Amino acid sequence: MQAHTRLTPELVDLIAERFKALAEPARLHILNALRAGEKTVSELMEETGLGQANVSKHLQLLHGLGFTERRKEGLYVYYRLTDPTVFELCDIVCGRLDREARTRSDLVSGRGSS
Amino acid sequence: MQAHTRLTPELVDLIAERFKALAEPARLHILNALRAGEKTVSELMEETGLGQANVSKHLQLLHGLGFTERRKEGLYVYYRLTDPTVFELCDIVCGRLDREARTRSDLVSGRGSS
DNA sequence: CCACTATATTACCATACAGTTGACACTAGA
DNA sequence: TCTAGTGTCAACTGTATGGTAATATAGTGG
Repeated sequence: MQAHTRLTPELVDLIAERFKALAEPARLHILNALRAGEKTVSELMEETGLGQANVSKHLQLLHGLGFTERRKEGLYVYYRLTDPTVFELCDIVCGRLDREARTRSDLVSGRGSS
Repeated sequence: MQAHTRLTPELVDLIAERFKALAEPARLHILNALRAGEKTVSELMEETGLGQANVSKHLQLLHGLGFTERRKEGLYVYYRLTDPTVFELCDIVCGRLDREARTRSDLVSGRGSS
């Protein structure tokens, strides 16, 4: 049995902090881009269409929370994911969204309870 | 293989919306309180220490996203969870936090707890 | 040294939102 | 009816933060 059944206020704050980092489309795009492997800031700018300062700021936040690691090589800074469990979270949410969509289309097509 | 490997901008927005709902300690407290079973707004106020209008507002948001269902009985409104997958998300985050904490204490002490 | 590039940081603005207050709706009972 | 209890809604306030522009920092080559 897990030890986190007891949710202390401090733990709740930590969890919320993590979720908040993922609650931003721009950061999800960045993380998703990093899924393929390490990338430079410039590459992330191009893939996400975000401004340079913006990407850098999001990366600082993600890095501060331990989502990424850094490697500097010449002028470039390569970011990579430290923990791909992020996508497990997305998978669960996607599964839920998918189920909701099915339920809704069932309602539309008459298969749901009125 | 899942179909969500392709993350469209719309899907990213939906995911972010879900995460944002969970990115608030007050809402996590409410959800955690509902884990034990359906509760009235008053009970949730007492368990969380939040004001009435505040609890109500959070419940509207959670309900709007499909996290809860409602049942009215006399003066009281009972809320209950529709989908406990929420806690799978928390579990994953907690696991990560736990691993990070271990790593950090390892760094401090050289290996185990000092 | 200077010029150029890649990234980080700072300052600022606009928006979003958590929390509160007060008003209102609804229900149960006297 | 009136009164008390419960929940929702609307408006307001303070704070947090995403985006951007300007500037700073670091590396590279001339």
